[in-house]
Amino acid sequence: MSLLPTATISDIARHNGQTVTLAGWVAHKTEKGKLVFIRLRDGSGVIQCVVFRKNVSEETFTAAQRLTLESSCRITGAVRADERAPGGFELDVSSIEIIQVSPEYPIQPKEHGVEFLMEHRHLWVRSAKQHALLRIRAEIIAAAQEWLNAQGFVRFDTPILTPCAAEGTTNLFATPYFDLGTAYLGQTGQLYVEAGMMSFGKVYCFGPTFRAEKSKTRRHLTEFWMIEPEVAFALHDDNLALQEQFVSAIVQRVLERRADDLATLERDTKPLERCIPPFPRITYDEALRLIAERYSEVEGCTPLEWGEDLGAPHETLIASMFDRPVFVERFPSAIKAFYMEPDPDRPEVALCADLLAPEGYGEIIGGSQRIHDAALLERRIREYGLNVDDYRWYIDLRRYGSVPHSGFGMGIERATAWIAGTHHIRETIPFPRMLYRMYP
RNA sequence: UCCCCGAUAGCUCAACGGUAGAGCGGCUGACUGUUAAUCAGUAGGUUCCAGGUUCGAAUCCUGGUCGGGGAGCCA
Repeated sequence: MSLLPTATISDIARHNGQTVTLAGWVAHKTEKGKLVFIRLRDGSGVIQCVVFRKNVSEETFTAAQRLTLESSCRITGAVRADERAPGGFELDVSSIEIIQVSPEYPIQPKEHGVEFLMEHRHLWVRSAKQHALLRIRAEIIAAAQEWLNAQGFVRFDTPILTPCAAEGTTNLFATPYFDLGTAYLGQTGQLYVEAGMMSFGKVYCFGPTFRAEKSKTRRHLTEFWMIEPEVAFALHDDNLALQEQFVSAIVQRVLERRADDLATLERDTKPLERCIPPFPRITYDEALRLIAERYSEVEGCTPLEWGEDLGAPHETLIASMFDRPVFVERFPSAIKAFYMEPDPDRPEVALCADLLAPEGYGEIIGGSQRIHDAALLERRIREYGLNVDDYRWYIDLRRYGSVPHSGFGMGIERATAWIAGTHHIRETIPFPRMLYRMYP
């Protein structure tokens, strides 16, 4: 005995004319006298099932009437092409097996407030738009990993519990760790992935990262997923070239494979279709000049002194000047992480770049060439007020066959928000962790 | 942490200091082509909490709680 369906809705066309059993949940129901329409959702798609009183047993018709929104059931019937049906096919029902009748389902097909939806996130993920969004997230993750694998990268998993701050300054989540004191939830796998790079040449890590920053915006989560490639012998320009190929490959794959989901989300795909290398590159200095000329175009945007970091309004302004993602490179070293390689021609700036997504979605990638000289690295650690002993192993990497190398980190949720065209990052992960929400 | 906004039926909201309401959803009934059906009927309230002003507070004031939008920081 099996409860498994004999067909899935996504490839129902192959079963045209056949009798199949589907298994899923009631996404919508309309009764019209001796006729019941059930939209059944099985995870792969939705199909309308039609129950005619005269064509079925009394038990089956009663079962159809008893079904409520989100009730689970198995429905057997004949697949029939029908122009009146959304999707082109519908099921002429012959029998219904109820698994469970759902009591009044909280989420209705109408407007709901943010608080209510977040409180019901465990149910909200069933809704059509959330379903499409999370499927696009899964596609982005698969595309990113498979593209890197095909390029010869090796996945190199890095620890989540770490003994010290990778980048020192930002706030970390702390937790007691037996007799060894305090452990911190990792904010990046980068330092560890550099060790992997020296073993495999091309590696990446992928996993959740944690930032205990009290950020309360549509672009921030306290727990988010990041994919971080690292390449031996790669210089700054190689790094940018890798990033634009990587991002473009992901976008093109989502366009190819998730067109239906993008349509469900009413995403305008034209800006995505333009996302082809080369991406424009401007330096931090050029960015400051552009901001000085045009800051009045964005509310809250002000001119910057050299040495100040770009804020959200500045990123929005810069991104609005280009029709595809744009690199802003060579920031002042003082406002960037300690491990970034100085520009040999201008030591006060770092060989780093942020990739800003178009349409105001902000920074999706941060990356740099890393310092490969042990003495310089140690000096920088001291300058940043960090404890050199904590970084012995990291400095050690520069003592045994050190090579110039580069890498970057892409935030999965921000990339998903941009590609899917979602206003708020909280919808791009199944269960967002935010400053004021940890439930469900 | 700072600035701004909000909290009334299960949900989305209305009620200008004077009897708390609508739509949707639920329930009951009608309907053989519905797409968030339509029509009729019906149930449903500690107006976030505490205090204050007032003859009278959902409404005004004070404090708190919870939430939303934004900033800084970052991906």
